[in-house]
Amino acid sequence: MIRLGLCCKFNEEPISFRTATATHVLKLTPKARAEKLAGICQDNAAALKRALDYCAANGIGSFRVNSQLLPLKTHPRAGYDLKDLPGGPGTVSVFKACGRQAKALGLRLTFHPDQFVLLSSPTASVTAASLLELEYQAEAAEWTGADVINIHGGGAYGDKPAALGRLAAALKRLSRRARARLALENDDRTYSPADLLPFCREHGLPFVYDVHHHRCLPDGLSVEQATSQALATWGGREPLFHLSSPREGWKGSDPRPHHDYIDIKDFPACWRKLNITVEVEAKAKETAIARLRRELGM
DNA sequence: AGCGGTCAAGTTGAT
DNA sequence: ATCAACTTGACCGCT
Repeated sequence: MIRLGLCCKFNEEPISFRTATATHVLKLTPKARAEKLAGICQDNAAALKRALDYCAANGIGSFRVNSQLLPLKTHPRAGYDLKDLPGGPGTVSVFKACGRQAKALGLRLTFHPDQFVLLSSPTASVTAASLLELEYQAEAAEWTGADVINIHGGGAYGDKPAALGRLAAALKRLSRRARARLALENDDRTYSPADLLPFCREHGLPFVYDVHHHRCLPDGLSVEQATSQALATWGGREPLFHLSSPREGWKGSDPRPHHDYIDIKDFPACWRKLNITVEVEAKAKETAIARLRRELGM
């Protein structure tokens, strides 16, 4: 029973999430700024509801929520609390309704904070900003019933064990609701599955296995070995994996950029019979998932 | 409506 | 030194 996951946005279906730039909103009067942000948050809550309906109707079992759901939420100067914005409490109610709706539809929701969220950084201000961002996403995850907040290991800074030590220390600063949702994913530059699996086992964190990243940054583990070890980190929970195909093929100059679609040959044979969520990182979004479903015979 | 410049944030490695 | 890549190009002011 494989659950396919859509990441953040749509290709053809007219459902979109809005955002805002700090430069712009900081030029507005406080009132105009609050109204602008309130309107975006409200629209995004409505878009999330429509996204869930679409997924449920089209055989998509999971949806990754964009980090800009509440744009600029943790910005040092433009940041805000949704409940303080005009209509904010109503928008919170819509997010909570999304959570009930997802549960009723059997949909899984996830979050994936962006590249600036780093718990291994030697720079205290970077860690502090990252913790703040994780707490924001944890609150939104609680509203919407998302069970995963997935981040990468971050940089190595020339000393990977030391960086992982800082990550371990930062974990202790997370709230219960953020810590309970946190997961770590291998990346295509620095942290391989072999780097993160022991850390995840030691700290009781689930490991999000990205097979495309693993193929870009091999570590001696086979796909089968990494899969098996990743599964074991999820306890009784449904494991979360990532899949994509290289834009210009595996023989291209850079295999990292993602293709519009998934080449079925990139789907690991050993995943076929598993009870897992596979987030599909393909530029063609729901169109790519529709094609993949057909090719998997789903 | 369409276009070009711009956008909060970190780190890495290719050029 | 610059730049693209990273889960996602979208926003904004101008014409």
